[in-house]
Amino acid sequence: MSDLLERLRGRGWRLTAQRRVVAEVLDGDHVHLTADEVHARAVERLPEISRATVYNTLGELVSLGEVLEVSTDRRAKRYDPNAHRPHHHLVCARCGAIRDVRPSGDPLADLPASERFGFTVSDVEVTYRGVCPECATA
Amino acid sequence: MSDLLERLRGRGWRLTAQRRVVAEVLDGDHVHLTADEVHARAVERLPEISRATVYNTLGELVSLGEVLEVSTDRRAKRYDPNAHRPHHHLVCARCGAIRDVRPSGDPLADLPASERFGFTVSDVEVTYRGVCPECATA
DNA sequence: ATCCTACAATGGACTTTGTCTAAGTCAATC
DNA sequence: GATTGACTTAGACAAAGTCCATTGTAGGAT
Repeated sequence: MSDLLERLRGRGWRLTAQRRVVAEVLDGDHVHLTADEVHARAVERLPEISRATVYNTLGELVSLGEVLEVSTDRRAKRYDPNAHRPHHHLVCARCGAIRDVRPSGDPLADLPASERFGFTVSDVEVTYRGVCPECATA
Repeated sequence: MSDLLERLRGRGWRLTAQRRVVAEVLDGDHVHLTADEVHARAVERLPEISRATVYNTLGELVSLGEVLEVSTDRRAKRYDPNAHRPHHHLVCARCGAIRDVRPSGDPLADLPASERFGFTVSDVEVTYRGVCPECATA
């Protein structure tokens, strides 16, 4: 994760304790925390960090392309630090668990020109839904 | 749309003026209104209809499988009456316009067993993002 | 090492979206 | 046309997120 911080500093990011903590909390694979969860974990390390700062920092990380926003359900947005490896998501319809997945094939190529309505299509987001092993046995 | 009302009555739906108006407002192709927009249009025809009723009715239509919920952005959910023709969505990143699209190929088949993590995968939702012709020229 | 200042953080009010409840109303059946 | 349980209503409430005026501070300048 320190390479992330280095990269951000290179882009003129001012490195504060709050931003460092938010970046650290987001480190890892298959991590998909809500803003509130990020805040809760950040508070453990830096008790005075405010919600607004967490929202601001997450927003900046998203603008910088370092973190992805994922809205799999209609509840809170989730933040996915795995922005540099293209992937999609598999969501459990019961418990909400999320896994990163990498389908074969390119969904972008599957959208013929006749179905593009003149749009310049730049991105595609695929969400698979199902039931995870834990929820299936329970 | 009257066939929809008939179908619903067949399922024991009590047909009220409010429900009829909500169903009528949702009629059409490439229709993706938010609950508030549905309410605003319903009020034009039935001034005393309440927000709660619109939410309730939309929720019921979704449970009955007659209408789809779409959350393309992190703002309000949108309601798509085109539930009986499987399709995905193309969203303008600038103005938020939504079109229904039908890609070739089956994204479900593109998720190999090794990427399913033991999930029973039942559904897939694809959102294409880009810029619509109007926003591109503007 | 200290100072400066533009940028960042804070906390609380506010907005948006949606849910819940208690009381009143009415569609469908008899 | 009376009954009844499902439906509707208005408004309070809740969750997620934004905004803003104030206070604090990182990092360059001295």
